[in-house]
Amino acid sequence: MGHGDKGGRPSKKPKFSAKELAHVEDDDPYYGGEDVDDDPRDGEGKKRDFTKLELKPDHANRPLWACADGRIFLETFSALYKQAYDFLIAIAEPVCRPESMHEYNLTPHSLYAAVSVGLETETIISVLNKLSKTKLPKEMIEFIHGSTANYGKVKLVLKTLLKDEVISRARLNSEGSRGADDFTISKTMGEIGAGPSDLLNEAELAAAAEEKETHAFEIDPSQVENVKERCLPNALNYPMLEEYDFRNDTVNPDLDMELKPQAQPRPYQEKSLSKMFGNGRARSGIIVLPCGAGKSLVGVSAASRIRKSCLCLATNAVSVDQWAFQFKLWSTIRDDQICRFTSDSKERFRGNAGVVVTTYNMVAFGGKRSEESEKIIEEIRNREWGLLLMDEVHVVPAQMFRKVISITKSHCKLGLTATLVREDERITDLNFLIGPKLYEANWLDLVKGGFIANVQCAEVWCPMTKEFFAEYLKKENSKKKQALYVMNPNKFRACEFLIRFHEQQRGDKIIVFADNLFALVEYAMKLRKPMIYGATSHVERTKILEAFKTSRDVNTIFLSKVGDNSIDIPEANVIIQISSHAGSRRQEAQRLGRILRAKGRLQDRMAGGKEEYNAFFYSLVSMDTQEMYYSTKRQQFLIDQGYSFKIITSLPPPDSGPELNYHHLNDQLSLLSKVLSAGDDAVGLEQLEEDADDIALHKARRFSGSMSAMSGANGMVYMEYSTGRNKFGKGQIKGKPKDPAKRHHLFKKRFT
DNA sequence: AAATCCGAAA
DNA sequence: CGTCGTTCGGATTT
Repeated sequence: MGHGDKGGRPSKKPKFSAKELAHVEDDDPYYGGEDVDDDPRDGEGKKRDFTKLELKPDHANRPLWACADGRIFLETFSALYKQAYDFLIAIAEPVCRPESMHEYNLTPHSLYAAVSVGLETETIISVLNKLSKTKLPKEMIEFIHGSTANYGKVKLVLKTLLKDEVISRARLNSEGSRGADDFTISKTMGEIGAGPSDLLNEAELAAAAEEKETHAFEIDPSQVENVKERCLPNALNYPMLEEYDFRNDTVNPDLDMELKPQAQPRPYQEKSLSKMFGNGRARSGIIVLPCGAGKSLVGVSAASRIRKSCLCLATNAVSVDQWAFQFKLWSTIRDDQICRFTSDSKERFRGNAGVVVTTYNMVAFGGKRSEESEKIIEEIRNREWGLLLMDEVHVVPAQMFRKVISITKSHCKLGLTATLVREDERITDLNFLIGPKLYEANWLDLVKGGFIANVQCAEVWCPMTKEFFAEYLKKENSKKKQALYVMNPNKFRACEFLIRFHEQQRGDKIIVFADNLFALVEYAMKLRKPMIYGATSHVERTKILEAFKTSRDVNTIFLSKVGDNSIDIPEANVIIQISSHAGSRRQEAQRLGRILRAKGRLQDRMAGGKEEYNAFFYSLVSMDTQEMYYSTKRQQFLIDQGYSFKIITSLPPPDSGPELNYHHLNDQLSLLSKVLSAGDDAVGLEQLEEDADDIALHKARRFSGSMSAMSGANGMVYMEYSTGRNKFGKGQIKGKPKDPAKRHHLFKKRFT
């Protein structure tokens, strides 16, 4: 690559055919050529010919393919996989990580993250080169140089920072104080002399460089955000590295707490922490771990290492309780050192250091507060927090986020999330609001390690009944259309079948998700299952969840969007989606996360050598409707994590008859008219009470047909797919970083 | 006093 | 653009 360009026949159709790759075995599955010729990234008609690539003699032992355009492919079966993965995740952005071949992308941001965890330019290049099957393309080397050259260079930062308008305006006129005591020092680099406008002279610069000391000029706190943004790779390209030298912080009182001995972080948790504390100081940044993989232990560990006051933010009150619980579970923190701050629990800690757990809302809340509330929030504003621990950073609206960050003063910020959807605009914001991504675990590796459940994902295609489809085609109103395809009787029957199968044949615990409230209520009432949605009171929720967790008679619950976050249900291991929010990949991933918590002991589950699915994720879609399109979109995130979806086209089995609801046309028609007239009649929500479960159970017991079908061949049609080209990381749906026009200038150069 | 309900807001 | 879900504080019960 690159080499191929020299002869320059730009009009020629781009080539990325590995069939042409020299020395690659014919049966190599990763380079099956047919769908690789129309790479959208080659819009400018650059020839991408790898034939002249020179493989190193021992290339078989090296796991990487490095391309001139910044893409890197990793063979996961390599003996060096583990090391290579850890390295790549530190320097590059994962694009797609299926079973045997990962794709990564070098970006200015990813390299910024690499530098900020302590990697140096030359190390990056030499390790890459060591792992690569070929000599590194010179374009890539230049790109790495170009991207990292400015990072951490104090004097350059100084001059450029102050020349930049946004930044100079943010400078305060007051004297910048210096030393580790200075709060702003953690947010800024480089020190400035007295006057507001003068730059450091050469001598001072030299001295500063010599000392390797970080100096500070003070920045108007309200402007910190702007300054940081200006410094990012896409603007001035002098990103700041935020670090907190907590051991030498003598101003803020220590918090007397440590991890309990039984709190043993797993390898990937340890790895996350080592990225954060790599050089004895605490770095700000984001750690990405799937749900159920133990994010809270990482958070509590971080707080225990810093041993300063910690402000922990969660999305809602339930989560606040959980965090408080986790702190007490994993650490030696005393009850009087930790407190919750929510609408109905306004605790205060005693002593001069402690942990406060509260919600984003509570901190960012703009309206009138109660007197008590006002006092506490004032304390939160005034205190210097050693650690700002932010849970579920991805769900927090950007606005609220900014507010929270500017309100609180923290030396170090740690964001935790399960689903960092990369090309989302808000995610880009996180880069400067919190810091670079420090670590991201690979889901499939965690599955293999037995740390999270092994999930079978399936998309169930339900044909529309004739009558419903006719109405569907007639309607213009998309709301009505949605009602029709969600209430499709065949979908209902598929859902009912799956519930029965998993309850009776496997003894599973099932969550049914429905975004659409009408559908939620209809399904739940018809099937006599408890449900939780927005209007369900807090007590009612707890009651239902408790029953679901402990009672052997309550094995299925219906949840609306409330279940996406906030509700913690570790027992569930089956999810059935009957309706969902358009194309939200995040929601899909979030819901899958509900059943990722590994069940049982590792040894038990791995017994017999053959690993088995212990969790199931079904998406029910009505055929030939918009749902088909949406579901594909929604799955993209999980596909990128390496999951594949099975398609099931014959559910319920053709021979299922009246034992499932809506067998008779009359029933279907009355359902249809109910759907059509919906909106005017308020659906009775009340009568679903205790006796409902009894009835459900009674009804269910009568039914125990032959449902061994799930094991495989029983009339069900299975097709495996992992959306073709995406397996090769050549995403059609999210082509963002690949459009040459939108690439970083250092790359763009190479294409023009 | 604690639990529960309610309307407003973002 | 509307829907749904969330949270707050305050009012009303128990």
